[in-house]
Amino acid sequence: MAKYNPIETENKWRERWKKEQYYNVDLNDESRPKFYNLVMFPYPSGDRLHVGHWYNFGPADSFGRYMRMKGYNVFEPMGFDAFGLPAENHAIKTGTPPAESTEVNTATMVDQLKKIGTIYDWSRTLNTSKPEYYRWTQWLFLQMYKHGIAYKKEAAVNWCDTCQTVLANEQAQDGTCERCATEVVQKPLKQWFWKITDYAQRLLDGLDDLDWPEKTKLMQQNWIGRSEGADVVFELVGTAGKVEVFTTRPDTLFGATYMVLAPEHPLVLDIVTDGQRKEIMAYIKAVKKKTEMQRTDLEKDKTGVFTGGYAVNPVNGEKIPVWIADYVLMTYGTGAIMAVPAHDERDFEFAKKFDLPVREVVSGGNVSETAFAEEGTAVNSGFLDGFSTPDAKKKMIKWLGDKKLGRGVVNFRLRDWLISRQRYWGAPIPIVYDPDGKAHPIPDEHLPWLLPTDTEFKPKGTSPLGQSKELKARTERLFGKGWKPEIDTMDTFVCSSFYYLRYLMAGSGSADSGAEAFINPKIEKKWMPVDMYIGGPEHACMHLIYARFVMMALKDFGFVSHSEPFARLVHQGLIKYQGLKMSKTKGNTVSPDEFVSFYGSDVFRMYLMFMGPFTDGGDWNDKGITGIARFVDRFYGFIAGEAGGPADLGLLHKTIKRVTEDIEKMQFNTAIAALMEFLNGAVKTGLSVEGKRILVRLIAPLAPHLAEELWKHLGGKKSVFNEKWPEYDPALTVSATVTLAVQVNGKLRGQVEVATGISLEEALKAAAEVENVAKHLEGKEIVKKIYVPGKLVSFVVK
RNA sequence: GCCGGGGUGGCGGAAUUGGUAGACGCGCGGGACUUAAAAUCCCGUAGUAGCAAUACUGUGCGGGUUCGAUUCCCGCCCUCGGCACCA
Repeated sequence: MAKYNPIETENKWRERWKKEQYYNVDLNDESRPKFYNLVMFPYPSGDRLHVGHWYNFGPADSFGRYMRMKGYNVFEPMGFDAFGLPAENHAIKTGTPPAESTEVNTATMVDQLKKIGTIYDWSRTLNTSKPEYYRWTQWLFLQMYKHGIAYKKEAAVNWCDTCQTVLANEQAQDGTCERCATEVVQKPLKQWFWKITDYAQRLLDGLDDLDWPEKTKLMQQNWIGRSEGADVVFELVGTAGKVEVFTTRPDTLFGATYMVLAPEHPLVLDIVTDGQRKEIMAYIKAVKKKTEMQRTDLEKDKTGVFTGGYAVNPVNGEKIPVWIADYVLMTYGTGAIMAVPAHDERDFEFAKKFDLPVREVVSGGNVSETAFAEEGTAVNSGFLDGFSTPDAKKKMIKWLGDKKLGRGVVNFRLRDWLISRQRYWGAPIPIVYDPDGKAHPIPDEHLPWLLPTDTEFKPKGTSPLGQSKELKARTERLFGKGWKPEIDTMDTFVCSSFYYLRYLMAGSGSADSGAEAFINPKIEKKWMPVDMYIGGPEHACMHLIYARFVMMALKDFGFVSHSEPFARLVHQGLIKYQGLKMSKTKGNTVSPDEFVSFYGSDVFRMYLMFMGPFTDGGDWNDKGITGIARFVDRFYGFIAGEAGGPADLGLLHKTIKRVTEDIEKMQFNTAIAALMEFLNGAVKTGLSVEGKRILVRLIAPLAPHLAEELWKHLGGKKSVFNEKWPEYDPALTVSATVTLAVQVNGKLRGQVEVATGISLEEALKAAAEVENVAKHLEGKEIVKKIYVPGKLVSFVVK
């Protein structure tokens, strides 16, 4: 029997694919429907490609190859999300400029990626850290600025006083600096934001039509966090000030017995009395050290301080005390709440702790014991008494509106996108400041606004770009004496929010090469949205919302024709090692290289697919890889061996059906199992050449090199990926007989084989005649008979 | 803590508009081939009892609905992802 040599064979086919530019795509091809098959681009870290990358890219490519055989013009690009923190940290440690290390890392990664044997169109690759890419990141910023979406406001950053630098959340875990263990404080800085909140409702509505996992849609819905309620104005006693609060329960306004402001609320300093000032200031200082998660922990003891000031409840004129507490956040609602301890759990707990009054205004619970947050009937509420909660809400909102004391509003949990980063390795924000400090956009003609290279990477109290003499000189030369450059760079999520559009313009020499325009409208209209987008579930709420927002904004600005970037989304599962996420810092990455050079990339790819459902991931181990290696050997030996034998068309067509449906659902594990089952049978009976030609096409997306070799062996002149995917005949997938299970009182008592279309009476009769069933029916009264066609018969007896 | 997943043999997993739990593979046990080993091939493999037919138990734990629950409902436990500056 012929022996398969995977290494030699795979190299041969990869060479040929490359030489014949087999996977370079003509975006203007009108002969076939398009299919944009996209996988989230990787960050080029210093690690070599690990098993997790393969787990992601292999199956994604198999899907692309399948769609190609289904007759689509498949565009499958690959690029690099190259700006970011790790390269900068590496630079601080070693002094190597990020541009250099990134160059080396991407080159290594490209080499390794090519070994997977994918259909990537390398003529259209991109790298977000290159000026020819980030000029469009900057262009996007300018568009956002021009349309009033980019604005500047103060926001807190993690600050380490010892290192004189801003820290990422990751570097500031447990409230201390990762490098020097200094306590991290929140420091306010003026930073750029994008008004994603303008799109909150559209981001919510757009989810309906997307073929995305339901759990991802749910997470986005919760992240956007729409809630209906009212803003209510409270007058402050003894000052001219007013406080606006947001509440989802305006019907409980009569039960508001105190008010709580976020410690950062600007009015706190106005209303604090001299007697309380010291305590308030100490509390504000302490809160600066807490993370939002610590502040909103429902289990922790509530803390807070009385300001000494009072507000007036607009609905009954009552004077209520104003407190501050860290569980009220400045970033949600108005940064102030009316507290209704009888009907909100957090307020209840707070009131109990600080001995504040609890007044029931919705009946249905027992508010002396616990808060009653559900709906009920209004009581102790003047004109609301007797109304149900929904009606009471409406009535109160009407009342507030009439008196100009409030209004019904929709509030979102979603916050505007902070895009400023006090970092070196990112796209510079294309803004300059005149001598008065006023911001001006940098005109398009000066893009790309280059990232300077004359900086230290070690932080010195400001953003690294602040050290660049060249940047300062450049700014003054172009704009005038005394003008200053913006020295913050952009969040890397900005770079990744539009890259799917730039792949359509990347590449050199082609008509649509991307130097002149952001996007070619004709190409965009044809190729967007991305048909299949594959990436990790960890991106459910950030990248995947940012990209949708940017696409919607670009549509509003008139640059694109679609408002959603990704029509279908699938998350691959996470591959762990020894129970942990693979990462270089943990030292638990597993390299695919030794497996690939021993078994070949087809075996490795198939093994990863066979491990379990693509969406599950799992803990890496190599125990089962020999099973796939054996299967590949058997498959090769069988196809390359003698043909002949009776063709069981039923089995063959059932297999085509199973493999097709499983690949459509990205369930590669069961597709492979179906092929194994078929092979196990076929080696015993033999198979015609026609049958073999079908089998080779079925395995082609899963083991591309093997399939090419066998296709050639069977007389194929061109690549197997030019062949049509096999169709099955539904009539042939139906068997003449089925096995029915027979139950008595819900317990399995036997089986019977019957003709497929058998009637109810015949099925019951056949079932009752089964020996062991008859035994269990004997002497009993049958009270119920159930027949599920094709599945089972069930008798209920007394 | 909050939001969203997951938990099935020794192991990876299969089967859900409620209908035969354990497909396929690994491992393990036995056999064939071989001087021998490797490779390959064949048979067996959830647990308990039994020669067997068969019976009982069994899908994280405790309840419930149903003729029938891995699947639906209620309450727990464990675990993973995200929580807005890792990407």
